[in-house]
Amino acid sequence: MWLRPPARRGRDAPPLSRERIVEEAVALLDAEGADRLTMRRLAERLGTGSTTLYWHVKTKDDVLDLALDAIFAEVEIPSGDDRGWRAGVTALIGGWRAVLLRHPWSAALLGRPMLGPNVLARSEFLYATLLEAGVVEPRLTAAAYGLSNYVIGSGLMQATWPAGGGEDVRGAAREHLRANRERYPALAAHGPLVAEGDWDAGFTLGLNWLLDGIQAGVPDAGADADGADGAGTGGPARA
Amino acid sequence: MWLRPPARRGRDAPPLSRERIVEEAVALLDAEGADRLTMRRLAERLGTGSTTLYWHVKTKDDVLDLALDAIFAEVEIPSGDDRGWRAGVTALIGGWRAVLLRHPWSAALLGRPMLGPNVLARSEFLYATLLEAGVVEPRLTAAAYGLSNYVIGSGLMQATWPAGGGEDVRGAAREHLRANRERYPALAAHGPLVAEGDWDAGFTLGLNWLLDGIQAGVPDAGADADGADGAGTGGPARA
DNA sequence: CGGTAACCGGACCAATGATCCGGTGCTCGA
DNA sequence: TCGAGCACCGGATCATTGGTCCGGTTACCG
Repeated sequence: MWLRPPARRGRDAPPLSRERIVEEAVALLDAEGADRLTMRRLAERLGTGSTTLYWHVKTKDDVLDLALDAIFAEVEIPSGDDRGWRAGVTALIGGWRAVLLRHPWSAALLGRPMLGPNVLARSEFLYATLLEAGVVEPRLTAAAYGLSNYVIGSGLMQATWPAGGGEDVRGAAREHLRANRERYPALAAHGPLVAEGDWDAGFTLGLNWLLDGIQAGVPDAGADADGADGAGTGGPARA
Repeated sequence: MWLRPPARRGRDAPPLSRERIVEEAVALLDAEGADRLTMRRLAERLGTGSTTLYWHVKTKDDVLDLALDAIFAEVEIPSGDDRGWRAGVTALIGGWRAVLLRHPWSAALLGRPMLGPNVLARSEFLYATLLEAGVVEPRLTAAAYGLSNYVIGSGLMQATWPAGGGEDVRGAAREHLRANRERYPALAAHGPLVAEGDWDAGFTLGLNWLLDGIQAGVPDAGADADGADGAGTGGPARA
């Protein structure tokens, strides 16, 4: 998708269409979920014929790619000099996560290469911030990937579980676990389904473990940043 | 899927079918990818009519659920007394990741609740091991989720990127980044596409950050386990 | 030996992604 | 002013897919 040249436009300003399609696609996805998005339904919502969409967009996958990238525009990129790299990264990752949870359908689409401008801009910020913080190469990629993987996995997991109607599937699953509690004693007793809520707290905890690890690899930032950057935003998670 | 009772069988041993379907589905998925799996093609490979499949399986989603769970049987559950909890967790997560990479199509299916016996058994081991290590509740869920999220995200990311034909998409993406290198300087210079390979090393690094964080929260294990459990398997990642 | 229940599959249906090809209206140059 | 060209639209249509109907066929049990 992002690798093809944009559909050749006329001579002047585009007559406002691709944007509307994507916008409406996101609305439809938000309202009814991923499997209810069909080109016909989308066209109907736009008050047009389904075939017309194919003039602005090559395939349905394009729509999905565009929609997926579009929602990441909601993630605010922290201004550079906020309160240190750790605060910046925390804010970015937090916003990323919020978007994933606000648009649960996105979880199912994460399995495609994300090369849209919004995603790239946020990745760029992540890399740049880490670089500026003094994270160097063996650890730089690990840090950037670790953080991305962590949010993505987290969003996927959380969007998956309450998904599919929320309480009914969740309840059935809980019941299923309870029924087999001899086979899965630890899960049944402490599993994610019994320990309700606090996904956010758990997420923050794990995020700080990662950040601690990243920070520990930066020699000069290890000592002072621990108080300057970290503590202010919920730094190292020593209990 | 996992919540419904198993399709009522005859009086004695099942005439060997559901297993074969799942087995063949995995083979087909491995060979041709997720989008090439249709009920007709699967039936053809099994030398039967497509309709027959629906006697053994309720919907195609069932096949996917079953296939997804089936591959996790390949993840060996470490024997309890290996070399401490950290080694056990590392081994489990490593195996988990290996499976995700060995069956790249699984990445796209992770967005569905995984309640199959194989997945549950491995989750059970994870919880049990952490419990036994002394991780307690605020941190227990965070640890289990953090680790799971991390592997899943990692598998998703890595399976996504080389996916779709491997080098061609990858090359085009690299080209695309290079073309816009003014907009994404850090990405273009240090991004994942230029810093080739070493996904494994990066993964291990991040995993150890998480493990360090988990370990730091366990008071008694913090001092001695650092040498006993951690060092042996590549413990804390202070550079 | 007859019937009952497990199992199979051809014909069929509705929905979907995508294309063909004939329109329509706006703009720009002469 | 006008007509030609091009961006844009959409009805009809195709192939494919997931899934069902319903009539067969086998094999085991009484």
